[in-house]
Order: sequence, then structure tokens, then C-alpha cells
Amino acid sequence: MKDIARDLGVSLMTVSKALRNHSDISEQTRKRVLKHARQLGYQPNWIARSLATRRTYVVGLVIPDLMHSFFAEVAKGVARKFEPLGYQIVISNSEEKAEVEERQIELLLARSVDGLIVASAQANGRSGLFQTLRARKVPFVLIDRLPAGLGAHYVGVNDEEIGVLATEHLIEQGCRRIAHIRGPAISTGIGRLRGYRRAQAKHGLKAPPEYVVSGRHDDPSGYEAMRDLLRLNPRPDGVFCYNDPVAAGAIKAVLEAGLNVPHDLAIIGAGNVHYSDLLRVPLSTVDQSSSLIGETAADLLAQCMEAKTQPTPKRIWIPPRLVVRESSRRI
Amino acid sequence: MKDIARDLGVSLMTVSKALRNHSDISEQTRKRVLKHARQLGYQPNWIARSLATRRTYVVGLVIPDLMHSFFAEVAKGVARKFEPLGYQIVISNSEEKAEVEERQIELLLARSVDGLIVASAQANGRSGLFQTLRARKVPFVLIDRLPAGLGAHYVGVNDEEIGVLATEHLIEQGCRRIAHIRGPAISTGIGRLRGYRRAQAKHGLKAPPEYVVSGRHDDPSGYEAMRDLLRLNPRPDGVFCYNDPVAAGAIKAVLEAGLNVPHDLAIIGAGNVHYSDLLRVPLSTVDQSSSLIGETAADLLAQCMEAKTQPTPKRIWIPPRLVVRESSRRI
DNA sequence: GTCTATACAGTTATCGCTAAAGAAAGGCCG
DNA sequence: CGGCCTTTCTTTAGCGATAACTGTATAGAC
Repeated sequence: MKDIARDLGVSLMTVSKALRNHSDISEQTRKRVLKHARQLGYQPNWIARSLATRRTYVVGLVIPDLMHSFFAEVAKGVARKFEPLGYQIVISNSEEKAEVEERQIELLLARSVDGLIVASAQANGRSGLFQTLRARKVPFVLIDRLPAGLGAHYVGVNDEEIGVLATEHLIEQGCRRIAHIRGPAISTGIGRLRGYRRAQAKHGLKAPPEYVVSGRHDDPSGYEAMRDLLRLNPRPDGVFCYNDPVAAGAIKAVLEAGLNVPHDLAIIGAGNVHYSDLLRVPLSTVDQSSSLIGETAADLLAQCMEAKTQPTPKRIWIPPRLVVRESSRRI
Repeated sequence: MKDIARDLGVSLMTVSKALRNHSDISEQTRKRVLKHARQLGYQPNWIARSLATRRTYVVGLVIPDLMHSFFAEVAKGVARKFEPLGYQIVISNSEEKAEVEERQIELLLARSVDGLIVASAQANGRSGLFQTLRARKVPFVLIDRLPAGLGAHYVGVNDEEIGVLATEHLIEQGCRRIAHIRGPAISTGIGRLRGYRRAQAKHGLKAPPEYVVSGRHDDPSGYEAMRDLLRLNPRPDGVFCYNDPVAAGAIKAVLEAGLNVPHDLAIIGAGNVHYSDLLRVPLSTVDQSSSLIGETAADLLAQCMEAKTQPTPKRIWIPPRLVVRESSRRI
């Protein structure tokens, strides 16, 4: 910039304004500056700009696991919205651990991100983390998981609805002894479990307590949980799994036991990961529109970042959609 | 920092040095400063620091597709190495497109990353992109793909070896009419094809030209390609697929045609994606140690960033490893 | 008693850019 | 003609740190 100013015999400030299309500059000067800048191959220095403006044009995206294609897809959605706006996205992996998440967010804040999108591993909204975020006035939007007791922007799917949709589908397919491999004690796990119970109650079914077993997020946990379920008597004839990886693990266990999916045991997952169709038995699931979640969260965050005062927390629910494949089709 | 200096009656510089453990400061003063900094909740401003030191402690990772779990795993490996060193990692998605990649790298450079790790979508090493990187003296390490005619740091697996390993395995399993669904015209695709040919030649087999069909990176392309192969007469009895997603799509096509994998047709992929074990037929593959690639590339880049002069380009080959599962086991 | 080395702290000048206020030149108005 | 806008550009002061010097003591050497 200094060189441009010297060469053109104008002040540094004129160059700065011209490059930013500031209204103070005449059309003629602006053009001269832009042209010369191009000739010199001028590249603005973002660091200096950030220091002066206190904006970094960086947003942080904190997710529990990049390997889970659901979050990879969310990340794509976020990128699609933010990149055209000139923002850079930094993805942080919390590995499903609340402490790691907290540390990662601290790091992002230390680097002065302009905003955050978080699929939180915190079970509780009263965690110090959210107070820190509030205190520092960093706009943030939660996605997928909604820590209990937290008034914050949120974009996700109603997990209870997912549970209802999946369970009612199994009932329609003729299942009467429906089990559930539940997820962890966060909003998604709890909501889906609640939906599972509500759907059964609504149809006058009730499952014995041992029909609800605990899994985590991954396929090994689904495999283990299903082996436990298979030992029960009477054996369940339908299983709603917390998510698709868990369901994939579960299918593996059922097949290994020499049983048929869906005839001996129907299985449905949630999330509609991209390889669901390629599994042992193509997996029925409830789609969560992962990339739409990402895009919507990005839009919402963008709004928050522009607004001077934080708008009141907004919750956006994306409707889930049943995707029936072979693993649950019995009629 | 200013506050600390004022409160403690020392100069700003003393505080700065104390916080950085500079040797100029006495143990006593340093402790006073650190303690007071903690009390005030001081957080260093990375932006200002970057402006002054010309180092951002950010490295860019450019990959073709986050959804492909191979690259997600690489990313994890990179993060595991760099995060303890205080670096932030920015992941960019090139969507397998050379122009997008170029633009993404420009953006990363504009943000002054300290270094880059790139799984390039460029077929050709003479691309202007690499000249730009050289000109700007940004240390970078290529992974997975090695654009033709480029002397640069590289970490990956010898793709020809992958092709040989996979093809010889099929031969050992009794396949005699071995086809190949080849990848795109980049080093990985070309190398694996070459390995496929070399292994056949070595064992005195020769496949008709129509046994080599083109795929891309994804499972739909594998599905299409396999349908083409199934129309051939004589039908192949073994297929080596460019990568696991392609192989998964191929398996789907074979099963739909009412044939058995592996008995009518053995299939092997490459990459060992995490869900290989959960597919219709558990997929045999050649493992590429994805996270090790990430870690190794990170180490190498870290070295380059410390060195004042760029060391001569180094190529590191990680040995591939055959993983036999059901899709190819015929004896 | 002078000189030099060492340990510690302070000054000054950036890093590259921007916000905010100031100034020059011209036009319009009563 | 003087006052008051407008338009266009310039000056002045940072943003929050650091690099590279420039001082002071104090201690020990000769």
C-alpha cells in the first residue's frame, strides 16, 4: 500500500479507502489505485486488517467427530454459506469430550473468531463454557445437540420426532417387541429415547426395561449392544438404533447370529449417513438433512454477527424424514 | 499487557518478555508478571503477535473431499501432531477440482498460513500453483497424490505397489480374468493401474483392454463401471477397484445382478475406509495408514517450517498393507 | 581505580492497516 | 461577498504485540 501511495503521489489513506471502495474516493482515483495495485500484485494483509478492525472473518465450527459423515456434511453446508461471504472456517474436533471441547473453544476464542457453530458435547447448559461465551459476547449457534437448560440459538431436528417416526415405522411393519439401542445422555440420545417411548405408548405397546440398552455413537458399541439384546427372551423383533453407525454395528451382530434382517429382526437407524445404502443390509433411517442444518446455522450465525445487539435466542427445527430401505421392510 | 505493566510498575516490554519466558527477565519479576497476568485473566492477542512476528501458527490442509473418510483420517493425524505445537489447522475442500484448489490455496496464502499440506487435485506439477508456492517461499508438503514432474516434499503410499498387492492377491485366490475399475488420471489412479498391469504380466496373465474401465472416486461411479463390466463376455472373475467407495458401489452392482461375491466375482478396493467392514460383503482392501500419512506429513512440514533454508525435497513412502476380508476370500 | 562482562530492564520504531477528525477546493445561497 | 455545505483527500493516532537497541547496576579482573 505504501508503494502504491508513493507511486501515485497520494496518501496512504487514499489507497486504503480506494481498495475498500470507500465512498470518500473519486471514481477516477479509485480506478488508478486499483489498477496500480493489480500491477504491483498487491495482496491485502488480513492480519493487519484484523488488528485494526477487530474482525477476523473467521468462524469456528466445533464438532465431536469429523469421521462421522453427518458432521462432515454439516461442515460442507457451513462452508457453502460462509465462503462466499469471505469467511474462513476453522473446524475443531472435540472427540465427544466436554473438556476437549472447552479447550478447543478457548483456543478459537484466543484466536478471536468472529463467531462459532457448535455441536456441543456438554450435557449441561449451565457449563462454564457457555457463560464464557456470553461474557465475551461472541455470537454462537448450537447445532444438533441442545445442552439442557440453555437459552441459545439452535438449529437441529426434533429428536423426539425422530424417535417417534422410526418407532412408528417399525410398528407399521408389524414389529411388536421393539427394542432401542440408546445413545449418550445428551439431548439427541434423550430425545430419541423419549420418542421411542411415546410412539409405543401411543400404540398400546410396552417394552420391558431390558429392551433399552446403552450404546455410544460408533458401530462397535452398536455391535456389543445388539449382542446383549439377542440374548434376551423373548427376542425383540425390531430395533431402533440411536444412529446409523450404531445400526450398522447392530446389523453385523444380527447377521453373525445367523438371523435375517429384516425378517427376524427389523432395524432402523438415524442420520442417513452417506454409505447407508451400501451396508450389509441397506439401512432404513431417519434423515436429518445434515447439510441443510449446516447452511441454516451459517445463515443464523451470519445474522447474529451483523446485528449489533444479540437477538433473542432463536430455535430452528428442521423436519426429519423417514427413509425406508431394506433393513426394516417387512411388508 | 499495558495494565499489567502499570500495576506492577514495570515497562510494557518487561511484561512482554516475561510472558514469553525471555531470558532477559529475572525469575522474580517473571513470576510477579505471570501471577498478575493470571489474576487479570490476560489472553495474548494472536493477531497482534502475528503481525509483529510474521508467523501465524496456522497451517492449511487442502484435501479433495472431507466426506471421504480417508481424508478425514488424514486430517486427524495432522491435527494430532500440530495441535500440541500450538498450531491451528484450517481445512480446505477442493472438491477434486484443480481450480477450486488453486483458489482455496490463494485464500490460505492471503491469510498467511505458515505452511501447507496438500492432497492436490492438480494432475500436473508444472501448474502455476506450485510456482506461486515456491515464489512465496511457503513450506508445503504434498500427500497422497504426486502431480507429475514436481520436485516437492511428499508423503504417501507407492500406488503401483498397492496395485500389485491387490492384483496378486486376486491371482492367489484363483482369479484369472481380472478387471480394473481405474481412478482418475492423477498419480494414484495411474500408479494403481500400472501395478495392476505389472502384477498380471508377472504372472503371465493378460486382460483384454475392455477389462479396464474408468471410474471416479465415489461409489456411484463404481456401480456404473461394474455394470459395464458385467456385460462383458467372458465376465471377469475378479476386480481390483481404485478405492473402497468405488468397490462398495461395485459390490452393489454385482449383488443386484444376482451374483455372489466373492465366488462369482472377487472384489478388492484400496484405502481401508472405516466402514469397509460393515459393507454388504466385508471389503478386502489395501490399507494406506491414513492417519500415519497425516502424522508423517505434519512432522515433515514442521521440520520445513523451522529450517531457515528449504531442505531438498524428501519423499516418504509408507508401505501398504493387504487387508483380506470376505469380498475376495475364495480359498 | 579503571575496565569489561553479565544480568536485567527500558526506549524506540515498526508490523500493515483503519477510524476519526481535519483540511483544501469548489459550488451554492442569500 | 461571506458563510455553509460537499466532495475528496490528508493527518493523526492507534490496534496489541515484538525486534533490536540502548541504558544501568553489580561483580569480578587486572
